Amino acid sequence: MPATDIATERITLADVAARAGVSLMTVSRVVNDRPGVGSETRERVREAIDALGYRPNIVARGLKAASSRSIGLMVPDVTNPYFPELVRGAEDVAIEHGYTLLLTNVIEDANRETLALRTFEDHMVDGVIACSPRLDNEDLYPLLKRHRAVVLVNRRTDPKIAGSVRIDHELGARLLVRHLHQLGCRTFGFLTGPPHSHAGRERMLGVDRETRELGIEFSHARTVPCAPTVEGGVEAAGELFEREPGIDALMCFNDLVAAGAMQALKERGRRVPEDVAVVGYDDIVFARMFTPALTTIKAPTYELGQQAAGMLLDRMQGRGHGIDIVLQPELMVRDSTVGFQPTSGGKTATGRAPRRSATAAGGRRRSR
Amino acid sequence: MPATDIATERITLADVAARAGVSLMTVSRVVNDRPGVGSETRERVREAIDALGYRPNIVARGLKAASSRSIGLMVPDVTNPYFPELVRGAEDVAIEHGYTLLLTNVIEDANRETLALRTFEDHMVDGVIACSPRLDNEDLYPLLKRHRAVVLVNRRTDPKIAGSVRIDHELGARLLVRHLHQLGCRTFGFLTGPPHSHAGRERMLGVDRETRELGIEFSHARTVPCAPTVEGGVEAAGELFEREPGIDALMCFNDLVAAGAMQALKERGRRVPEDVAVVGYDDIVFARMFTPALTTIKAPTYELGQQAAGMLLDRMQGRGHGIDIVLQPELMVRDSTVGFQPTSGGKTATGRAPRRSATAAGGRRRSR
DNA sequence: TTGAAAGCGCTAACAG
DNA sequence: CTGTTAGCGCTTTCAA
Repeated sequence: MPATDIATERITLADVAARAGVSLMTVSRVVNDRPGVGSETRERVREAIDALGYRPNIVARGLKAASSRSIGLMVPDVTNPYFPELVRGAEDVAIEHGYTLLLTNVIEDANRETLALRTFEDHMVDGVIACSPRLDNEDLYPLLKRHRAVVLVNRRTDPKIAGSVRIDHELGARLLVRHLHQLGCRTFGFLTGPPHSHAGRERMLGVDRETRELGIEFSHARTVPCAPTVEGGVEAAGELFEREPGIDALMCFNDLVAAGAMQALKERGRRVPEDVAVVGYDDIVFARMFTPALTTIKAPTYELGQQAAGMLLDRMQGRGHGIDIVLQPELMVRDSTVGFQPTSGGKTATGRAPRRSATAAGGRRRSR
Repeated sequence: MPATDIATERITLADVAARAGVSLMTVSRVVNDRPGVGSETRERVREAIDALGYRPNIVARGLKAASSRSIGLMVPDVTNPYFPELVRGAEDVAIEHGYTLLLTNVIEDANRETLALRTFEDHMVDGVIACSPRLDNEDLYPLLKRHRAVVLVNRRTDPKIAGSVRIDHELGARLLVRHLHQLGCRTFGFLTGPPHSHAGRERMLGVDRETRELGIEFSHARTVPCAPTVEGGVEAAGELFEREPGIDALMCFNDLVAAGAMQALKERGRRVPEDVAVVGYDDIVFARMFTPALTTIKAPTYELGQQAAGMLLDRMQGRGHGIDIVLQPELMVRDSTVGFQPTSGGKTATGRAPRRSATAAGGRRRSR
């Protein structure tokens, strides 16, 4: 028993009803703005509510209505600046509609993902936004099916199971490859991120296709998976350059990995961008403050969060099924690539690329 | 009505009881690991639970037990890398003890803080961790008193109302002043952050006292409040240097502000650290990647989160009252200060400071 | 337009 | 050791 004064007793519907001299139901109707109450009674009840400072107990309501006015948001790692941006977007929409966000960090771990989805269930959330889940479909689907509404971020899926909101990562990867190729880079390396990342696979697809189309030889031997963190970048880049010193263009899973990679390259005496052009992905706020400033792909992350929450609210009401929102990424050219000096090898070494220009405009597209 | 298959009906205690051929209470006892059930019956119930995949409904339990097995965590802005670190610490402890985190972002806004605290109440959280709240005591206390247990981060308070876990920000500020003074800086400027920030006030205290003790003249005219963001830093630094061009040491509310300030200084042609030494606060992961790498104060943020959650769990059980945890900060010396070139003015210009060394060791202290 | 009764899923407090 | 009863605060259903 706390030494503190006990918090003021909870005011219940009954208290308000007693004070207003009406029944529970009348109060309930007023609270929920439902018809069937005379305007005079309604007024009297309103006064009682104000006087007592009544607030509905969401838990009790949830028990009956099987709803808790909350939505679960699962993100891999709030510590990566990419996700907080998304959280803000989702939260702003959720709060606006009277919902509370239950946020869970799953630290890129499948077990934590399972736990989180279960916990959401226990708390009777009305819907779930799952951000880049790492679980396999077989494990993920049964978990998702237990929820009334689900939206997946950056992962395509059966629209029966969940809606999806994503960035066109294949395009993002293509933009980067194209840019590096224009600069005269010919030997591409790629730190691909966590092996189970959907986004990572899509980017790999983009790299594969775009290099093929441009006639660049691209070998998966110059590919290393890594943790999506600065440390992951340091390690993976070290390993890759040990094995494949000839790489002159290094693509990274995200900006954190790129930061680590640039650190590792510096330690090895490789200059960025003169010897090796490095690109990241996400355009976190700090990318432009790195040394050199990082060329990367800017994804409309805040909007991604908003769209996800909006779609979830729709699905919670049984609307918006089968809609798949795809947001377009944008290339941000900065100093980690523009000073690249092509060596003899380059067939069509251009060297002069436009600085600080973006190619693909933002925007969105709806499919299906 | 969703087109999806309806999620599997919820399995309740009654289902398990029926299957095991016992009463509700027996199942409840087994679920909660309570004594008073024969080992054979217990086994039978366990099997039924597994077979049916029963999970307790926390909402229903909460209604009776007035608890929802969740704790509310209110942070000003997840977008500032400082807070996610803290969130991780708190979350890890909470999850370990079977609690879920309800996270809310209050975007440095008093209204959102009020809303968040109320929402926590509506959801019957078992306790609240409030991170650097901006609300005044008169507004904050009544809100807090409605919660069973509260821990404030970075804000001292009446232990009857809430526990407190904080960094010794006065010491942090003193370490910075001392360091800058040793380098030969003599004219200090300070971007103080949001006016209502408790942490900001403590740091100001540290600056005031340390400068006085060192015999440096420090005027509040060289002080500007600012938003705790990169943009805030750009603006405030611009304004300050317009007015006070003689400043040779710029202290900033946090690392984001410092990033903005360095940007603004660069635009004005002032070199960092040669002309102006700049320091931040928090040591976010990216501070070492800035150009130049930022000298700053490293706060044990993850641990701060852990301690806050730990203390809250204690308080929720009526223990640990009156304990106030204070964590010690540490000086991280980097390139944004070490190359400072003192001009004639400095009386005891030293110039040679140890690189990459820290003065105050980490550690913690309990008072009261 | 209003109210009374029943019950959401669970647990505390007693019986047996 | 096990079961019964009552009720958490609210809403749905049906009756007045």
